[in-house]
Amino acid sequence: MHDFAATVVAWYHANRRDLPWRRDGFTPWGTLVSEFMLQQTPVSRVIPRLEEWLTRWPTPADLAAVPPGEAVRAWKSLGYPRRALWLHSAAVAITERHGGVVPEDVDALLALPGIGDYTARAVAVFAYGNRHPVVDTNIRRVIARAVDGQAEPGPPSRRDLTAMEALLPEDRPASAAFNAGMMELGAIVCVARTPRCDECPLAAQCAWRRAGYPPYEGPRKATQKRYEGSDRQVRGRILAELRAAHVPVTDAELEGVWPDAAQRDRALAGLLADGLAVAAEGGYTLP
DNA sequence: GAAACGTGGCA
DNA sequence: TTGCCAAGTTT
Repeated sequence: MHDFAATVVAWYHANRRDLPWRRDGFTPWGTLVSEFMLQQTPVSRVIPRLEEWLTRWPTPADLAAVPPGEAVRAWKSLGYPRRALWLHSAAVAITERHGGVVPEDVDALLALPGIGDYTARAVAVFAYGNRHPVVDTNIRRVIARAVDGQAEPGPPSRRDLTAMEALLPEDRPASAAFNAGMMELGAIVCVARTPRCDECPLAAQCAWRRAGYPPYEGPRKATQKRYEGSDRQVRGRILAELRAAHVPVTDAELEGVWPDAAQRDRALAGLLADGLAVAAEGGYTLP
C-alpha cells in the first residue's frame, strides 16, 4: 500500500524521457521558462521555442533588459501570448527584487505574475529539490484512477494538493522523483484517451482497474468553444500581424486580417487592454 | 466557480 | 470533419 510511491519512483528512474529541462546543469531560470511554456501546451511544441529562448536570454536579467514585445515576438505561435508578457514581468521582478535569482520559496514564486499553484511548486521542486506536492492535469488523472477508482478527475480543487501531499514520500529526493514520476506516468502511460494499462507499474494497485474500469460519472467538463471564427482566432490573427511587423500596423492593414469589423474591434480592444498591443504613431505595435 | 484565454495534432 | 486534449492562470 505504501510502496505506491516507491513503485512510481522506481518506474520513473527507469523510464523518464530525456527532456531539455532534465539535463544536468539546467538552470532554475530554464525551469521557470519551461514551466511557463508548458502551461496548456504540449512538450513537442515547447522544446524548440525553449531552446531559442534560453540561447537568447540565458538569465532573467537578459530578458528584463528588452521590451516586453520582444518576448511576445519570440513566443511565436505557442499560444496564450499573455504568458510571454507575464514571463517578461516575472523576469523584471526577479531582477529587481530577487537579485536576478529565481526564488525557491513557494510564496515568493506565487507573488510573481503568471505563476499559480502548479508553477510555483514545480519550480520549487524541479529546480531546487524542495519537498512540496505538485499537482498538474496528469497527476490529477493518475490519482483519480489509481487511488480514487474514477476514470477521470473531478473539477480542479485545492483539495488536490492535500491528496498529493498525503502520497508524498518524506525523503526530499524521493518526493521530487515522485512528483516527476506521477507527471510522467500520466503523460506517457495513464493518458487521457487510451491508457496503456498493460504497461503501467501501478496496475496491481490501481483502484480503477480493480473496480473494473467504471466509466466517469461526475460532472462533465464544459465543452471547449470552437476556435474557428472565435474572438480568440481574431486576436491571434491581429497579434501575428504585429509580430511580423517592425513598424506600426495601420487600421487599414488590420482590415485585411479579418472582415468582421465589430469582431475585429473587439479583439483589438482586448489586446490593448491586456497590454499585448499598444497604440503608436499611425497604428499599433507590440509593447 | 465559471469563463476567457491560442494553437495544433490526433482519433 | 468535429471534438478532445495539452506540465494553468487570471478575473
